[in-house]
Amino acid sequence: MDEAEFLASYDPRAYPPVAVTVDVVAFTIRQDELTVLLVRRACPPSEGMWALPGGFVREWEDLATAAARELAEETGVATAHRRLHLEQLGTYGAPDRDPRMRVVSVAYLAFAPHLPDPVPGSDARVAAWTPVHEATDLAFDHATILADGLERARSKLEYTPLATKFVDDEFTVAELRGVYEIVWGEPLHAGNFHRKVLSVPGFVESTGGVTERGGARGGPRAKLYRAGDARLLHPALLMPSREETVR
Amino acid sequence: MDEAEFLASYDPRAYPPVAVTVDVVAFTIRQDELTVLLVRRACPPSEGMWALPGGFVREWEDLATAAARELAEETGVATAHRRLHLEQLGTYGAPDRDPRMRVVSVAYLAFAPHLPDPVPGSDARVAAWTPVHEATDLAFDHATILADGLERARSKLEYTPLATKFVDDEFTVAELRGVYEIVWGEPLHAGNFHRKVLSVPGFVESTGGVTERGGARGGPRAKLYRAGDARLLHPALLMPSREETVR
DNA sequence: ATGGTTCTTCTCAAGACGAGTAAGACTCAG
DNA sequence: CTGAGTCTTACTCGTCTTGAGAAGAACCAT
Repeated sequence: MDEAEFLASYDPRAYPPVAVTVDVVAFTIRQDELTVLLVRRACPPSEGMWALPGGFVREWEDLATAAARELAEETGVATAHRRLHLEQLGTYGAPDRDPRMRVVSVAYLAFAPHLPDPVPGSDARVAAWTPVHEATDLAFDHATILADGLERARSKLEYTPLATKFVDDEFTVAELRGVYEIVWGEPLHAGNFHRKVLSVPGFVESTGGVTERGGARGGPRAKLYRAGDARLLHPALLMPSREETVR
Repeated sequence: MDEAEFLASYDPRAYPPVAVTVDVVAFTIRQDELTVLLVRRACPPSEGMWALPGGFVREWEDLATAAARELAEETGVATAHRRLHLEQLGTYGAPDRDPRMRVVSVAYLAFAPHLPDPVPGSDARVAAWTPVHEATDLAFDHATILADGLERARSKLEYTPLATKFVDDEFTVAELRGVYEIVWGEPLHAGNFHRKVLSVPGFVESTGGVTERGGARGGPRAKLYRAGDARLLHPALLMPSREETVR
């Protein structure tokens, strides 16, 4: 290491400028479809293309705070939304991912039950919940980020109680099964799912109540449950198609 | 959003300076202990404290490349080391994590079998492999990063063939079991481990050969295996103590 | 040779899983 | 009001996975 490098590592300001942004992959379930929040870019580059909501991290701001703020700006969801789950997904920093300059983007993953329609952008951007399978041709490397987020979500359903973040405070086993079926994209055996969910310690706990009415197309009233205190599911609920993904 | 903010988001250069660094949590097994590479800081802040190796990302450099470079600078390991595994761990960007300025650090996790002793720093830093349980009082938030890295490593052993990255090209089931025992910190049932490893499709494949000699303290020659082509272990090998961590 | 150690394969009981069946509760169309 | 269809919940059954233990054979050190 020569003198210049030593000084540079001593004083960060000597290094070339890098911008740090957050991008949010926000999932919610609407009309039995997994949807992701997208915004239409109002300015170059990639003007007019759909992209993940995101923006620059402010000087005093924690990364997770910045992600929550960006989400709130698009959806109007209070940053302290009761059932909002927010976790870091990964960081994307290929040197050429933004043509303007070096931009390193920290991606966050957000889940919540029926988030509201996006508020008409006070920042002049159009935002919309889009079914994930229709979310193609995104700006920058956002398609990659979305794919990584989807894969993360799928996996986390297997061994964490994440699915309870997609439903209301009180829910039925069938509603929970619906979340798994929608995110995994395949039907599940109702009886076996029921048995497993109730057998995993701490996944759900009974409220004692039942639904007001039966299902929309018939069937008895279902028992109601709350999320339990488990942070990991043991044994896990594995995707039926897991074996095909192994290699 | 007012005019100033709009312009700022249009031109990243208008935002306050942020430095982007990479930090590397490099694990290797030496003398039956899980060890992590640490460097002693030669300059303020935290001068004299142990820290994870790391440094600033260069202008043209990909994040993973930067992590590999930092690791190579400390260990002399060629960036294309045959069995080196490198993956992104997470990004740490609390506004006050570095007293000098806003520093966002992308942490990487590295695994490899018996990496060499650190080369005496051409950059005047002292580096050493340190048993993880002795790695306390680290600079900045590096203790948190190390803890996250350890947890990630433990989990990945469960459902990926990561353990094969800690052993040589050809290895015995007992050597593989040693990796699990050292990283998980608990003894495993030899017979059951053997059965499971061989029953997971694509985890290991036989070379047909056996070891030259029996174990150092007796025992027959062991059969040799290579890493298979599985990317996920199905069924997974779960930590015996997993049930206690569930809540 | 002898004893202790280790690899490898079995056995056995307990538990988890996938697939199927069934009783009963309920909604909706007619 | 009635019957058909739907859905929740529970149960069975054969198969696979798991944890614990045991045993045989190969090998080292003394």
